[in-house]
Amino acid sequence: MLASQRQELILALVQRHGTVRLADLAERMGVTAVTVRRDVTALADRGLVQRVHGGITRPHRPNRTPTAPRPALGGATGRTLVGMVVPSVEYYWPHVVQGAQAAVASAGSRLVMRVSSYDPTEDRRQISALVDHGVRVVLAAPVVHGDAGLDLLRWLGSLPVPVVLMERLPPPELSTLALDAATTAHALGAGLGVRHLTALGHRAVALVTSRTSPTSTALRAGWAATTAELGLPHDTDLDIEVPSYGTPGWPPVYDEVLLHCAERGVRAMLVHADREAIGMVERARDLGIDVPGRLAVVSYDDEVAAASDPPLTAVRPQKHRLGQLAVELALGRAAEGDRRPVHRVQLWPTLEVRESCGAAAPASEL
Amino acid sequence: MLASQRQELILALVQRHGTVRLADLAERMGVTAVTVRRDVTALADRGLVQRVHGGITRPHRPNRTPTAPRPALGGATGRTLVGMVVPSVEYYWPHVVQGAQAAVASAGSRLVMRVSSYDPTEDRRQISALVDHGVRVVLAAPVVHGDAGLDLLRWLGSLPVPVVLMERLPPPELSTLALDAATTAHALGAGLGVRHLTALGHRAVALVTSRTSPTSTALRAGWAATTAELGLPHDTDLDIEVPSYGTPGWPPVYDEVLLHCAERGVRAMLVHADREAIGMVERARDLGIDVPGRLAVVSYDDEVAAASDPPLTAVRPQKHRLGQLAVELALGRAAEGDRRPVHRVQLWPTLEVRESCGAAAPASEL
DNA sequence: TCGTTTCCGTTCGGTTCCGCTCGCAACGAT
DNA sequence: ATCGTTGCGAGCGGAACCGAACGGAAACGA
Repeated sequence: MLASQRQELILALVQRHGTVRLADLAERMGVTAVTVRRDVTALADRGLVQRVHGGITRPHRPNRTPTAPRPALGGATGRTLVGMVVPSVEYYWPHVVQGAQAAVASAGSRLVMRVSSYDPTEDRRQISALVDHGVRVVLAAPVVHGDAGLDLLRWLGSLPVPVVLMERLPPPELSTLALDAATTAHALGAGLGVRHLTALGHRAVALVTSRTSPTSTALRAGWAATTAELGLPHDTDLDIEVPSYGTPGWPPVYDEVLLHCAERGVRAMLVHADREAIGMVERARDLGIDVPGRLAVVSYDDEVAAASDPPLTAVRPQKHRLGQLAVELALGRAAEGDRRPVHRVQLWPTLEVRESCGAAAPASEL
Repeated sequence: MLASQRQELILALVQRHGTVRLADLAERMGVTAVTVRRDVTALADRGLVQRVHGGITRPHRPNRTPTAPRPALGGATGRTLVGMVVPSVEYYWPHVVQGAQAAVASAGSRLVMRVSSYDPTEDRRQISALVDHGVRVVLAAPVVHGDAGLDLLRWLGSLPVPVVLMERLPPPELSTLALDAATTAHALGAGLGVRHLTALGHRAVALVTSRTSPTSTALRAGWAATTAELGLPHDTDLDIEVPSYGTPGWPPVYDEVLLHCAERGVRAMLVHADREAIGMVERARDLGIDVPGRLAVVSYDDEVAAASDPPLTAVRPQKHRLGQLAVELALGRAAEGDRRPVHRVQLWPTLEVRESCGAAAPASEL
């Protein structure tokens, strides 16, 4: 008996009886329970059945309210403890946390933050700890790729408290997972940088990334799309990966990138993360390449870009707002429960024009 | 008997009789009182029933304040005149307008609505009229396709007042046009309908559309994607276009569709717009095709679907909320200006299960 | 022929569910 | 006031259930 046959049969049975026990299915089909569970997981992922303890039911039953709408306590919504799990507090996320903190505070409540580390197991551990700790809603930026990511997302969808994703979306395999999400349009942000440089006359823009994060992937996609649209070269040797600023042996690698670009006549680059952009400018100065005179640099991040010399033009993801927004989504969900439709919000980054591209006169900012 | 089944039954009984004794439940379901108590506790925690000594009752109604009136943004939003241009007031848009109206009113302001007619020239005329009239923000659902649409969008982007798009997004050629937008995930909604029918055992789902609107296009895409994912047939003769209900000569066309599906063994369809779905059911009855017995119908729209006979299961775009949301986006933009990043919000439709698919058998569970 | 992938079963540790039992509180009758 | 009845909550132990990890078998391609 093939897997697809079994699943077909399971569908037929659950449709017919409304609810089926896994043990019965296992016996009837002559396979073990774990196999049935696997089949059921596959069906549940596609939204065709709904799992319950010990069996399955048809989806979209009236009973489909795992997330609690606020009970009798009525007006006393003031004390909604908000949990938050971010993958790092060294990069990117601090501003998101601050935004969330501000929003939670202004709602008269309290935020409990935990740090994971781009690890699905750790994500899960921290989130369960928060739930045990009594938080009423969870903001999370978990790992979503790979099998472990899928499992984690499934688990998030089955938690008794609402979950809001930050800077993450379920992959296509789980496209119907009903979680709210707040994301930044990173790909579009890369496009902003490329367009800005193009508008300044550059006919080629290199992309330099240093981290293998979801953000870098999005930036690559945006860079490729925009360069293609604008008719700029986008061969693979303009999509450059470098070690992080400060890792052993970084300067010669950066130098090589600079020389490579100079050879190719590329005088503009978009660099992911401020530190790497600053490192690039630093090496350029040592090599006698004037910024912005002979090389225009746009940083993607804008945490410390303004403090560089020269101040770096940067694409700025709206991290603070993203945190705020995530809290608003979460509190809205907590207040309304499943009556509220799924919200997916995307924020655009902004372009902060400074001096590293020769676009703004230094005094133009008054 | 599974726990979830018991809880569902308890809900049904308390709904039906208003009040139930725990001892009766225990006896009826063949479990001990302590188990019933635990089930009841779970339901009460979710606010679905209310405990009383010796039994349970329906939850208190007076606690009917789910939609928390949102405190006005910033502060000085008091007198912001909001302009709104919708392409029609006969179909779809009235609910959006009502939602916007409610939101504007609760912000202590006033809404000025105009109707265009899927015509870019008219769109522009109405919007300029509103701007001249002194509105501070504009909500619009303009034509966005074709050269005229592009021009119109460019013009909207250059207006001195903020513009929020409703159910529209700039096409890829203008993907960087910095307008806020609130849209419905129609493609996903079509997927919800298809998945529901598939979960009920149907191995083929036809799509019937009647309007050449952006919505129909999205539905087609969602239908194609979901059928492909689920391994259902998605040849072009299951993607059917019909004239609107009531246009001259509609009945024979609908009949033909019904016969075609019957021949192909297709016994489930997703129909765009309630009126057409109702027309389809009407013709099916005349042809002796029982709904839901021999044909399952899901409507996409849910304006009057509940009033049909039998009541139609429908996918429900959250129009009212979309209107609210558009106003919130607009007021936020008006209050903050360009400091505010572009917001792109997507709302998911919900699935309202009724009787036209044979899924809901409310009384069958006794 | 040798990986590689896919599918399925086994094992194991942890969780959930459920009934039993006990002590406490509320009510009503004597 | 006392006692029996009924309902309720808490704790305990057994059973069922679940997920994760490991390993074997078959299918597939080079």
